[in-house]
Amino acid sequence: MGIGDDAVEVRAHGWRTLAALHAAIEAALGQALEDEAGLSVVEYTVLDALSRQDGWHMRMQQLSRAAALSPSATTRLVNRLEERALLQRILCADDRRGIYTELTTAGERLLERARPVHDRTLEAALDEAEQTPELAALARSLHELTRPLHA
Amino acid sequence: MGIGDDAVEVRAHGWRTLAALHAAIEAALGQALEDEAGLSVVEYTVLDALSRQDGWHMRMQQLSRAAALSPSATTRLVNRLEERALLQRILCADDRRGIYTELTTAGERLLERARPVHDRTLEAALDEAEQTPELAALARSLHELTRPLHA
DNA sequence: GACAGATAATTGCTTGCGCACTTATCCAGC
DNA sequence: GCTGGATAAGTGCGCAAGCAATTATCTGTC
Repeated sequence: MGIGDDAVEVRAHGWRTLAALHAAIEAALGQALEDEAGLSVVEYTVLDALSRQDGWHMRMQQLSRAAALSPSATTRLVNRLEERALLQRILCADDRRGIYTELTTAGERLLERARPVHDRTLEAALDEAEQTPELAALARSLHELTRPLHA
Repeated sequence: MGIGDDAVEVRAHGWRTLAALHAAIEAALGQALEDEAGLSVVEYTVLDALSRQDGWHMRMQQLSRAAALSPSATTRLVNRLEERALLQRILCADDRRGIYTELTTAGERLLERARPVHDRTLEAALDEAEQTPELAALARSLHELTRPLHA
């Protein structure tokens, strides 16, 4: 096995580890958020992304990217959240193709209730990962990512 | 904002980055594998996991864990792969509840064809991530995970 | 100012997933 | 050696996802 093959194997292993850690965190978050706030992970992600816009609107497409979802899935996700009165669609005057979404106060309240659940569960999931041999290194490396600029 | 809130924000940011990188890689792999080998990412993952067992069998449950899938989803995934003659179920004599699976030669051949696609696509996806500001740090940190023992 | 091509969002359709329940088998204690 | 509880896998069902096609709107070119 040459040095090139080695690099291939390292990447493949890194990817498997990444996928495993992702699955573990997502499962933990999904359970907790569903139980305690009636939200799936993507639903929480969307509400959180909206709140992060700090009162400013977000187009469907930005939501798609934030949630890593197809446009059609985003439409239906927004439908569900709108039916639950957690967000509103706002037709945008300057580009009538575009649709903005923003949190309702009910959405903000639910998010306030869900956020501590999310944060606590994420911490627990990462702690657990740090004690799992295959995941520990990657889990720890998350601490060292450069901070987001707005924080 | 106190120091505790800071840690919370760092974790949340790390998780969003992990999720974004995961989504990017999965999308790239899914496209390429589907186009060039007719396999989804989980299907490839299962075949690859089986081949990594080096001729040894794998129980359904191990497959579940390797693919981060529920038992029922694993059953159906194995059904699909068995219908395509890529793997075989083998009833296990010493525990008749358990079912082992192993690659057929057709499965091995398809995997041989798919693996370079996978490896090449993964490399490209990671390269691209390393040039995306939000993802670069995490993508690079994958190189530094401790190597798997059997490699 | 009309037309061609691009872009934003939605809808129809198919597929794969998880949950809850069922079936088959193992094993521990009596 | 039988019975109760645990464990492995499979099934019925509803839901959410992606792809391809559709509709509405914008933009540049003549």
